[in-house]
Amino acid sequence: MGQAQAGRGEGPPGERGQGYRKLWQQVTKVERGQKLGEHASGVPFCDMTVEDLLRIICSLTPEESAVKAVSRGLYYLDSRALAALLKELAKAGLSNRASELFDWLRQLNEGHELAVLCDVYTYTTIISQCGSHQQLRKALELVAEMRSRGIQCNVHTYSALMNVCIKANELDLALDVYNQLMREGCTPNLVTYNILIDVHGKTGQWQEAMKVLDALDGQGVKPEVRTYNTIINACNRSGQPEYALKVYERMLKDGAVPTATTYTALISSYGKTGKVEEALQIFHDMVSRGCERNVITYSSLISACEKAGRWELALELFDEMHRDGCKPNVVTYNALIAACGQAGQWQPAIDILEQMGPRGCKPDAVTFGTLIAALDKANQWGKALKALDDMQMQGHRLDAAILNLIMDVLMRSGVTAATTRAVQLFHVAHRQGQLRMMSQGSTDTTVIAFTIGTSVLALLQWFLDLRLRAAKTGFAVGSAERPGLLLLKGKHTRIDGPNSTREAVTAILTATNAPATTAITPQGLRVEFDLGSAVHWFDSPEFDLLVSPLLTNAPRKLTEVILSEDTATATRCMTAFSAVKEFEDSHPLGAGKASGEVDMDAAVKRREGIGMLITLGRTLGFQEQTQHDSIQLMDRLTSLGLLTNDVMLPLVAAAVTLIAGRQGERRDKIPSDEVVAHVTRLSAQAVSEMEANIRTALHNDTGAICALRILHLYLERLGCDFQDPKARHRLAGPAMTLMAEAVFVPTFLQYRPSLVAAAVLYTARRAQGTYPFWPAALGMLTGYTDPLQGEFAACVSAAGELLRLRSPSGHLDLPMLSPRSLGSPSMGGLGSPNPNMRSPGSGPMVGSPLVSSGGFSVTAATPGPGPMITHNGSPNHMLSRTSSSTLGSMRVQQSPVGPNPNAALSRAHSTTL
DNA sequence: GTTCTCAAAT
Repeated sequence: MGQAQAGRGEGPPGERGQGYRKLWQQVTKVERGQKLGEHASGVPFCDMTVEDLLRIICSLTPEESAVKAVSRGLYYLDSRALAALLKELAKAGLSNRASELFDWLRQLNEGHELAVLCDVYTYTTIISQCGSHQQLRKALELVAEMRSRGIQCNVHTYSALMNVCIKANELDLALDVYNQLMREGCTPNLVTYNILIDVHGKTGQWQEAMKVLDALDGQGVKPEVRTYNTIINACNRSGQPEYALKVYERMLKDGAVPTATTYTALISSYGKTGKVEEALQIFHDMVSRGCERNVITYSSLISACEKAGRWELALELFDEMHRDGCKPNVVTYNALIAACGQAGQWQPAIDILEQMGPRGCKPDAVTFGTLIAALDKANQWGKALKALDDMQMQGHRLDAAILNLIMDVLMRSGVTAATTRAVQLFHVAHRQGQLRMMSQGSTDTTVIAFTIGTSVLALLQWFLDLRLRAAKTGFAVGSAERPGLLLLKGKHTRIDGPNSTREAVTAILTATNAPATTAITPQGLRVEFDLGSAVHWFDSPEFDLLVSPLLTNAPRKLTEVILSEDTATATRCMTAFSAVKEFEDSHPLGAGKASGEVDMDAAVKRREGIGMLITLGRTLGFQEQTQHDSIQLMDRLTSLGLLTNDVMLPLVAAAVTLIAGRQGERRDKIPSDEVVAHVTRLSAQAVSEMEANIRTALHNDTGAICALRILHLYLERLGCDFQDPKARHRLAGPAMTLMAEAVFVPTFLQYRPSLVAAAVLYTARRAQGTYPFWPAALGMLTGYTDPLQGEFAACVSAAGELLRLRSPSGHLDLPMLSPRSLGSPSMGGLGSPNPNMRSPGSGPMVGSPLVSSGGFSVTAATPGPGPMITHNGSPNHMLSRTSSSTLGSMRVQQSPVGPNPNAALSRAHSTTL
């Protein structure tokens, strides 16, 4: 212990003499056949340097003991040399060997010769190594051990400990250690101040960091380059890159010479302020001054490109880095992926990740997180799911951040398979406590949900939990209990704004009549539930539908299966939708487009015609889509000015129905002349002639793609399971019903049918509280991305008006999901105030036109035979009809008419009708 | 012959 306090230069003059005493002890231990202090390598221990011992330890296999290999050599070292050895070991990545040796020395008896090696030097070295493994606890215990052994901590020890605190992110503790250092009368040195500056930088206290710099003068300590570098970095971290640049100027004035670190920190400063050109300027300065660029320099530059949206520049710099002889590391790759992702370039981002392995760089959790964020931003839920799988396969744990991202992109897609997977991920995450969703006592539940998708799932789960609890404890009607759900904000809120979660949640609560309110709190969004008035709500059809996504127990599908199925669907729908677009581009309808006002007379007449078409189509057993196609054909005739004669209306209706039927129905559905005559009470001959006239008038361009048909296409894209009554009811029902109403409203004629279908679907989903209201998959398919902007918004507002007309509260009046209504999809609830009073076709609906004309008795707008069920009952058949055969046939029907429809119009007008 | 600074996603 006598040596323990020996500082530099304090030791006895014959310090090296200690070596001879030790040597003498070794001499007495030499046995027969053994040479003095010899190691297996043949080098005697007494001649060995720190480097030799290091080499011996490095060559050990993991099973071999370092203590055994070098303990005899330790007799020739003093504590400083041992400290150097320990340091070298850590440098070589063998800090476990350093610990092994030191732990062995620590447990020796006080009287053991080697026990003196445990002094302030070696303790300090080992403490400093704790940081790299976040072993703060061990570091603190070592300090305690020093105190108990009477080994005085010095400024080095405390500085090292402060740094350990920083690495363990215990910044307040680092300041405590600094205070203790001062209390014990240690004099901080420049290194201590550098660390102190770093602490302030990491707590965001850049002013405090600057104060330290100013205080140095008073202490007579001259700052060195490293000090300035640390301050520049502190300013960067504190979001003050401008001050970083000021410090740089001061540094030059003080005569310090900038190093590569300085320049790199400046590049980071400029990068954070989005000034990529200035960052490049620094970089070029480095080149011209012959200053070495390193990985960090390039990584900072690439990161600067990310902030500025310059993904191509980032890729160029990445190439230049190779030419410069710098090997990228995982941070470089991550920055590059982020730069591409920020610019929406997800394919290059994927390519980069795939290059990493072959180029000898292992992707880490950040890599996958960055890629998934990039894919999330671009709505590429399938690729994101694939990346998530890869991530797990490589042994990375999913944390709350990743889960939030993936659940959000899956939910936002609106695709059934994606929603199912999101729900499954949510359940797993919930069970594993990843989202920290836990009830605090009986009042509040907190959950880490900083994306809308996760928030929605957590909300539904919370509702289910509340219902379960209420069922167990009995309903306290009028209870004043108001449990809360706190949706915690993340460090970074999503791009779509901090209030978007509130908007979505509020819309869902309103739509479903939930007895709950929302409030923004500093921690996040708080939803408050009124338990006292929830009794009926828990039994309502709205509640049932709301929580139904969470209750699916669909089997977990392999990601590849989900993706290949969805890709097939997406491709099919894309082909179909381009046919739709092509059709819409060549067939503008636009009745009433010019004035925006509706000619009442014409509107009444149109209703009359629609009534006939629907009744006739239904009588013939045509699908509802075919009926709507015929309406579109009639509207085209009207817009061409060909439908002026009221008396002709029944005949035109019959002819148009047959034309639509031939295009949209199976051959065996087309009625014979006898049936036509019987059903229409018109001469089949006359109908046939009218059919021919219309064909001529339209120049054989009789194609029709009604909004309802496009709505089917959208639902198909979402993977709506038409065979599952509950899913069909939830996803398709309200929109189909609203569409059946919309077809009567002339306002919609001024919009493309694909836009009408979009607006109707959005409005119905919103009114029903089905998140997402406008699925991303449909945004991708149609190019209609924002229901709150432009023409889409105008059309949505018209659909909203229609909805309010039917139900002034703005709610969808959903029917109960009784077994009867499940069996009969025609009971779609919109607009039927009391669904139990009405059976399909039994009578007129409120507000629907009841017209009697031309021998037809017309009841319009009652949803016809189940819109989603085809006559042959096979949904697969229906799907293939929707996109390939029906729409395909539309393209076949493409107009032979030239680009000027007006010419055709005038000719047609003079010749027919 | 002990102590310290530079880059990245949610």
